[in-house]
Amino acid sequence: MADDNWQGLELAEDAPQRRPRRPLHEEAADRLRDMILEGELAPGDRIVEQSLCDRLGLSRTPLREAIKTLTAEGLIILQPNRGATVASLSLEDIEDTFRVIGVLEALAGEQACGRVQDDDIAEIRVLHYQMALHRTRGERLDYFKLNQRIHERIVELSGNKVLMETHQRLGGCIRRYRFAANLATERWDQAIREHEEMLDALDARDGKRLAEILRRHLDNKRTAAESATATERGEPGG
Amino acid sequence: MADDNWQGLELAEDAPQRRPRRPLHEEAADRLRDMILEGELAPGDRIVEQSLCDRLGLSRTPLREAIKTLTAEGLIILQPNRGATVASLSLEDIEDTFRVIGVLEALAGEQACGRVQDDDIAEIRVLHYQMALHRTRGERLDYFKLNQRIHERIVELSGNKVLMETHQRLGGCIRRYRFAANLATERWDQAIREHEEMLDALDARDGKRLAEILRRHLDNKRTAAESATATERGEPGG
DNA sequence: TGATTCAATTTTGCATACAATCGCGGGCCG
DNA sequence: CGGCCCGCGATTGTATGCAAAATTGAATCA
Repeated sequence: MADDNWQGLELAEDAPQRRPRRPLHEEAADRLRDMILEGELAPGDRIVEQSLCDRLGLSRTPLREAIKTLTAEGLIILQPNRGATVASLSLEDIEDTFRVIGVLEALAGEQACGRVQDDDIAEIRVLHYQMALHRTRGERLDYFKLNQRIHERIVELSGNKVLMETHQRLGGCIRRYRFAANLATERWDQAIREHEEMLDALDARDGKRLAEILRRHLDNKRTAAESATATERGEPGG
Repeated sequence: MADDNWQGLELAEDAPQRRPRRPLHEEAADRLRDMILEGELAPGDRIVEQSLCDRLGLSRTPLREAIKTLTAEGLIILQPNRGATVASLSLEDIEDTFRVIGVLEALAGEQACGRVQDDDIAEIRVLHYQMALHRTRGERLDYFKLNQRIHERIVELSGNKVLMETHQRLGGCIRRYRFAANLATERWDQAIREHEEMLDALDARDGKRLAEILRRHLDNKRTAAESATATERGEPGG
């Protein structure tokens, strides 16, 4: 019907990446994940299978499989016979998640120090100064995205695949709150200073120090996120 | 009519778990998880949907949903149009996982120190001495199970739900290798000493020290597991 | 007015049917 | 003898139908 993105040229052997055709349940899982991460589906929203099927243009079978995937990832809560809802984190959940991500990134920094090449560091440095530029221009979203990329890059540099997966999974669950942590402008300067410390430690290949900085950094981010979301949730103190 | 207890009356409070009926896809996921964890399905084994359906006595729809769940948990690898196989971890994967679990348990110990009650510690102490008893008797499986329970208990005592979930998930993936770590009998004594150190740190509510002990403990376990699985995989050097 | 019952509707759970794809083995041609 | 093509069985992917359970809402009774 509306979506004719059927990549249906019969002879097109290998497109950019060879995918004879992507299963609908994977496509649906990605789409659903995006919808949740981008806020198109808000925490607590009910997910009615049939209506979502209509929106996505598929049948219930692959959608239900996608829902199982997202449920295992923690983005959806599934109650037997009563449907699915977008997971909604309590303040405690957010706090817990930040703490776990904190030690994960600390481990990442530690492992990364034993493997980074100079050009890896140079690459991060470029990202850092781009981020700093966005800060001076007050471009919040760009700043946020580069911030995320720097953290992701450090985790990648650890070379620890399990760490990467776990980090990405938990990061997705609190994506919006990480963003909230950057709402307060005065937080930006502190964050940039901390990032510069991180670069120093990386340069020196000082794993222990980098680990400590990262964990402290995440701890500060957690605090910032909590005060930001507290006001968002209607708390008086700000 | 077998109208057992059709819930619909406010007969006081429901039992701890009220379940009019458990969905088959959940049941299947649990069953499959057990089969993998217990080795009934070995790493690398192909999972053919129809034959498993016959074994479990259900249709493909709920089984496929269960497979999606286990895939997201990392216990199954799913290749589009080519079926599912039980995940098989490389030595590097195992190493990576142990490192992540190490920092997770370290965090758990740290958080636990701020919350434990004396009777919690007493409970762990009981488990510890039961474990020590199994050691003197050479009862490997019982020793292993109590060992696991002690670690789980510490993670629970952290009160961090995200930490608990993540820990359990990763723990499942390398369950067999943790067991392998205990194959060498000389490792037992070292492990017991480390556990006693942990009890001391808990008594003193010394979070930093407990964290360090736990991480070192896991690091030793990783080393032991690696040499054990190396021989199992046919390596010459032990 | 307010609580309760019960039927109609909606929604979820599962099985089955059908389509698409893969893997393999035989036949064909060089 | 070796490589390629094709078709057939096995297996995965998706759609649909039906039954079970929950939700809704209106009618009933205290």
